[in-house]
Amino acid sequence: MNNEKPTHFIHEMIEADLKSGRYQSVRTRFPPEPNGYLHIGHAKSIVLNFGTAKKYGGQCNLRFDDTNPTKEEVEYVESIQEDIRWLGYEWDELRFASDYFDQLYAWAVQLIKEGKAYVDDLSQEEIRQYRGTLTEPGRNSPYRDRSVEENLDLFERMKNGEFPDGSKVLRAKIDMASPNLNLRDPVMYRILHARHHRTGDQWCIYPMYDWAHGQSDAIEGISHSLCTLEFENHRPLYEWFLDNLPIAHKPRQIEFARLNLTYTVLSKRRLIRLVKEGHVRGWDDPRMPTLAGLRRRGVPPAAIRNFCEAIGVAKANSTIDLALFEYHIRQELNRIAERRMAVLDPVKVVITNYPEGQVEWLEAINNPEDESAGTRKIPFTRELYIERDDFREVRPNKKYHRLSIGHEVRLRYGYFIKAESVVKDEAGNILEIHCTYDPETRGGYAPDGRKVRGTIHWVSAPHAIDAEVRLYDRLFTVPDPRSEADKDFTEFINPNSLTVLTGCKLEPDLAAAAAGTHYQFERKGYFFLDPDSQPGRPVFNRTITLRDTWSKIAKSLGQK
RNA sequence: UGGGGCGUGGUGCAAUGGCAGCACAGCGGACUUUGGAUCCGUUGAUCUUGGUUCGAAUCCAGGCGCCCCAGCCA
Repeated sequence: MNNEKPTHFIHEMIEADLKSGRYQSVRTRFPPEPNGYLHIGHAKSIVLNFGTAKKYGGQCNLRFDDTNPTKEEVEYVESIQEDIRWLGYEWDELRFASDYFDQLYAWAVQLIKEGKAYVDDLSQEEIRQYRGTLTEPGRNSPYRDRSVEENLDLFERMKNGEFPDGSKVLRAKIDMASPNLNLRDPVMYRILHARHHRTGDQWCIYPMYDWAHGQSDAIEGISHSLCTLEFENHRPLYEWFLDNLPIAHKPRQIEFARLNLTYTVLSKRRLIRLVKEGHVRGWDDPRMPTLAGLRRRGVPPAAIRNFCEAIGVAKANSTIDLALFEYHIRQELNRIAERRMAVLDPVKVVITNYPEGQVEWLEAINNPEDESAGTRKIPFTRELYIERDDFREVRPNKKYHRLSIGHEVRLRYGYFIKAESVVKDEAGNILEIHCTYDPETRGGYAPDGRKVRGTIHWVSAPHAIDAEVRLYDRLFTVPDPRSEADKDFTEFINPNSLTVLTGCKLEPDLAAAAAGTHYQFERKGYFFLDPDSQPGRPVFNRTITLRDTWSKIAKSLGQK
């Protein structure tokens, strides 16, 4: 069970409820509406709900809040399940609010019989006018005092499909003067002649969120119904329904602040626009904060879980620095990623004193953080590729430790080489760098103990595999794309959020790169095979760069 | 101008009347066959005014600021 002390106010409340006997056990639920893909913000709720159940030895259900057939689709109920499992959680029971439509209807009839609900013929516009404003009380609908018999008859005929959409609603009879607008006779049912993805054409009236959620919680025996802050105003209504129904079990709703992330948008409305307007390639575009996007990008689920645990749970609205998420991604990837060498922007190196046609297979470590990952052999030959950026004809400053003419550098797991000359085309572009190597330094060790500060990666030219590599940067150029009221958030989309590199050179071992395996291309970052890959034509997504302290040093030096 | 909620370093979270702490970010250093990882050090905060108290981030009163609510969305 649980020995650690509570980490936040929700767990404190749960422990108090357990101690007082209000509840004997903990049961939570994750209640998505199947009208979009899950994103990192949902992950916070998933980790909270499933994590809380686990911590207290309880259960957690997955319940789809499918009360609005005009917006919901099976595509989403499937993707949501896939994403939750990928994140690392399994629900105790799979439920749907639509499972409870019969019970909800019966309870509504009961409220009508008790004079606590009525059928209203007011139009949507009239209902709004009658509701009053934030500072003025509302007025009773002229239909508020219909007889029980008439209400029963009308409600049944609503159910039977005798009335068109929008012509009538069932409302709870509470208090049109309440300072809490949710209590001003909230709508319980609306008429919607729409086909539901589960119940088909069985219903043409559908329950509203407020009427469905609390009762669904009660039916499932949920002890703690955790939701976001905007539902705090709904809690009195949540409790009113429970108190006015013959329900023994009363769940407790607790609200917490939703996740916000810098340089990211997380509202469904905005996410759907990014997809529908073609700013990204789909819900699983690696730049999207959706779980599907993060998965495709190569973010490990453990990184997301750790991040969600690290940010805490509180009631203050807050925006987490993207850097914290990136920290957890790197921390997990550093632990699990297989190291390989890949040259993204290749330039050829010819080692003039290395025998033509010779191939040496040198040993390289797969993961210095995990000895069990073992080693592999990589081929070394006379012609190699290195990063164009790892060479300067003239050493720019004394902190520059990479290759330059007259200076020595270590080829990772290879030899020390020294640049002697360059071959250029007429435009002055470097075609080849001619180097000499020291045969005594095989494996990268200097028997004479001389120091070489720089170590660069490389691949053997005749063995290299060509690949496409996609580099991603943050999708937005400003920390809060919603911040300026007169500008649409799409105006802040980073035009350089995607860079496609072709002709990248990979070490031959990567021919067998497996989908789902996380790689670190040494010195370049973490990479993950994209499903766009073709046999012999791999496509890699850069999940994230390595931490780059050099760029800071270079910046302070005023160099590129 | 009604009701509900929230204000602690740059960011996020702790401290539950008793030395304001942790993480990320920043800065400095050590080490390094990844300018990675690791290790060490360091800058920096209680919205405000008053009150209670030996003692207040915490309790009380007022003020200020921010968020949510007027869907037949969730």
